[in-house]
Amino acid sequence: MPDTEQPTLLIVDGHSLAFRAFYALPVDSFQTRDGQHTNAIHGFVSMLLNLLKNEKPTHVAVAFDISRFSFRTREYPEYKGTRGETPPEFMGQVPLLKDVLHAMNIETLEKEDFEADDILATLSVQGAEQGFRVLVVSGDRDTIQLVNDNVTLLYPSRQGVTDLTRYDRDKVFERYGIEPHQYPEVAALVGETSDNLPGIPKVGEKTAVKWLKQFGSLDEILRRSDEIGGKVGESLREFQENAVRNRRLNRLLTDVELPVGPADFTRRPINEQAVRDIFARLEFRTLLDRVFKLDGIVSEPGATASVTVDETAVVAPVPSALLDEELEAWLARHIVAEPFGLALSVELLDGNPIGFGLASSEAALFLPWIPDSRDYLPFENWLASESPKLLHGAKTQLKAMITAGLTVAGITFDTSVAAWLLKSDGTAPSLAELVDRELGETLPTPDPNQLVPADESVVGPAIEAWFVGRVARALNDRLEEGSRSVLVNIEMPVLAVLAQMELDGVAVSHAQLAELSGELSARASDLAARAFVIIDKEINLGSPKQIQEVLFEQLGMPKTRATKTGYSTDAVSLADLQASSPHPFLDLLLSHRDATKLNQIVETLDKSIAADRRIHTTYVQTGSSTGRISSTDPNLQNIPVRTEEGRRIRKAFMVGESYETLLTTDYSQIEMRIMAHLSEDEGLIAAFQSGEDLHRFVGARIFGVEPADVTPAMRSKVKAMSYGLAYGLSAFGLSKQLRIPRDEAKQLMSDYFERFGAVRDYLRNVVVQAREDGYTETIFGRRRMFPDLASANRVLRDNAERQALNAPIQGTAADILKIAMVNISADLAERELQSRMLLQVHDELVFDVYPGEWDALADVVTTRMSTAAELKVPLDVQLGRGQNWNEAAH
DNA sequence: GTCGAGACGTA
DNA sequence: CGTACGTCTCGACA
Repeated sequence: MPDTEQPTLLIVDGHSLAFRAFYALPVDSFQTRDGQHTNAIHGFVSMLLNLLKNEKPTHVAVAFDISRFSFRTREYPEYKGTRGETPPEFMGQVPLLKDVLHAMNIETLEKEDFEADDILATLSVQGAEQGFRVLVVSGDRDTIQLVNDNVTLLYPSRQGVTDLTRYDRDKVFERYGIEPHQYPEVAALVGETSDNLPGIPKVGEKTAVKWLKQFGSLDEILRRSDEIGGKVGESLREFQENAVRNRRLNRLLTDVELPVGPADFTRRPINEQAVRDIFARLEFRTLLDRVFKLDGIVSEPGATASVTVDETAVVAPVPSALLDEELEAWLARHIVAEPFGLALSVELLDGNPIGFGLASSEAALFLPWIPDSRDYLPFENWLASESPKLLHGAKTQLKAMITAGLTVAGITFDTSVAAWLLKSDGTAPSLAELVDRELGETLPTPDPNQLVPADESVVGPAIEAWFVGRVARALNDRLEEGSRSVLVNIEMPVLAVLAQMELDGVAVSHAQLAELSGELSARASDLAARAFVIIDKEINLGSPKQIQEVLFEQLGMPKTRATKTGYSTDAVSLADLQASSPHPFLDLLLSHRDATKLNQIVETLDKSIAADRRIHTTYVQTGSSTGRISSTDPNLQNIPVRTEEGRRIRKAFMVGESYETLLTTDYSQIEMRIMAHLSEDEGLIAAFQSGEDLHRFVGARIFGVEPADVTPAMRSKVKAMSYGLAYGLSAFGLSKQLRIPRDEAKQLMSDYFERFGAVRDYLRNVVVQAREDGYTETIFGRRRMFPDLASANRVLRDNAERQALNAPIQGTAADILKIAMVNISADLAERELQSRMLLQVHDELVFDVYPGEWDALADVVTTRMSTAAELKVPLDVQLGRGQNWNEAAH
């Protein structure tokens, strides 16, 4: 331990750290009711509190820039000239941050014509002279030059501001291979784009360091530049003025005249009322607790009794490692003490468990995992029991445990899924984000630069589990009844089903894909060659920019729809062009796109076939804002089906070895059925109850003819209209899609609503209700928030309205299929069938059917899917059977 | 290397 | 000026 008698001076570059915090934290998540953004302030204060707690400085100050102009910009006007406009959301956060610091009685400094870094440089020199241990916190690399035996730089990592890397002399040397004071010379040679200081072209960090070691200093390098050969040598001689200028500008001033010095920055107790006021204004609740708690620590013992907080509640327990009877006793004791559940965190290495962390509210355990060891039987029994378990990102860990041969049950809470349900904007927050947001603390993370493995008591699965448990309890308190029911009855059960589906995978024929790929790439190059002949040059057909050049300049074709960067060359635009000004190049281009796109899909799939000859996708349970599941690596939910060519890809998805056949099943028109249910429209309900083809039935009503007399043209118009409804389609959009006049589209819509008025009423009401509540709900209680419904921005608001209108429909459909999956899976287990669920594509499921189980599986699937929800219309389920996915489609 | 745009596959 | 996704390529930027 360092000499505790030595005073510690902490000096922070306020502007650069606030800016880092701004980019590290999502703007939208930190906003007060009156619209003030606070993410930079929150991140900065959180970082500062960590520093105060961990470093226990005796003296603290924060320096700010006054403006972006300084003596450096006078000397070199282009300095920092590449920096864009300050984001509007950042505006106003710095003054508020200063208010926070003043309320906390922390000194702030700024000086006209100087940058904050110069103030830091000056203070660090004064501090070191006066016997302080100095900690400089800055996001500007130039401050590396300040490091010496008494001065340490804390530099934020790429990700955020909570994770600071310590740069002392050794660390600088390890990272750059030079002494800290030499860093500006390296920077001068390399240049600094973010400051708009170009360096010597062709010279990077490696070269600069090499030269510096060889010649000793920048001056020497420049003086003896003729000794350096090759292109770099030439470059150096040509651009040496850059290096000279850069060195002049990146030297930090250590003699700025300041009215105060290190001794004036003594830590003082916070101004309690001022802190309460400003934090209330910023709506920081958890940070307020942290400030008070910290102040209790910093102040004299007993001196601030009024603000003491129960310290024991947030001090991480020291993990212990137990075996056999001791482990059993620990589990028994804590299972009883924690009816909500024990938190579990599985440490993985290449997808295999290597250790487990286990935690209650106040104790944590670490179990290093050795396969086939019998030391942890009580733990294994607990895993296999229904005793509730809390995890973050359970599916990955569950898969690893199953793969390792463990039986796992009772996963009742996943903090990632729960947090997603609460915000539901299509992204699941990381554990670190949740710890910050829900607890106002910082999840300890191992320093990736550290050579010695981190201490188990500080980081690792045990501590992680302890945080998971606390986050789980915090999130659980925030779940209202509907969301909790979705979590408990839908999401947690389906999580386990998805894990097994991923592990099982689907059989895919490499031979078929390889053959298809060969054909497609041959066709693509043939098409490309022919296209090049026509336009008399070779271009990259995959480059929209080069296509535009050919179409609109070389061939002088009429301009298409405008895009941000020019004119559209998408399939619709090209088809329009072909109609108005036919040209053989257009067809070739479209066919070439077709072939390359298909080939690209084929190759990606082929590459993802695993050693077991199956493709194992990953279902992202938290991947959408409506409740749907998404699929990645590879995405198996967008395998082509519409074209004959595309269906050849589906033919490569085959029944698994030792299985009899594939079974596919899907809901027909589930979204329209949900709309009928929700709107209670009598006409639509009658349509579904009649058993008649939906679009034919609806078309008959709208056009006033018998169902048998509905022409294909009428039917397709009605179909587009019906589907468009659930998406918030406008008359304009309808006319564009159907290529009919606006008036006709308008007429079609009003005829439609004339007959199915309750649908319009329902859709209107969804939006009205959502505006009132701020959210929409599925029939199972899944919520989606819509802050933009109140936006003053027309585009944002209109988008939000269409999303709000669609969310209950798409979301309910997602709920229904998930429920069906859970019930089917339970039935398969109960009836001890060996058939298995493989794929989910939003309204479709695909199974491997075990020999002899077709009838049983068909029964389970049909029953469970058609009864997954009780609607006012029947849920129609279709089945298909075949040796491959295409054949099994119906 | 990373990122946005454009394009396109699915329900 | 129709919802929900994921992936690829290009080309600009670092």
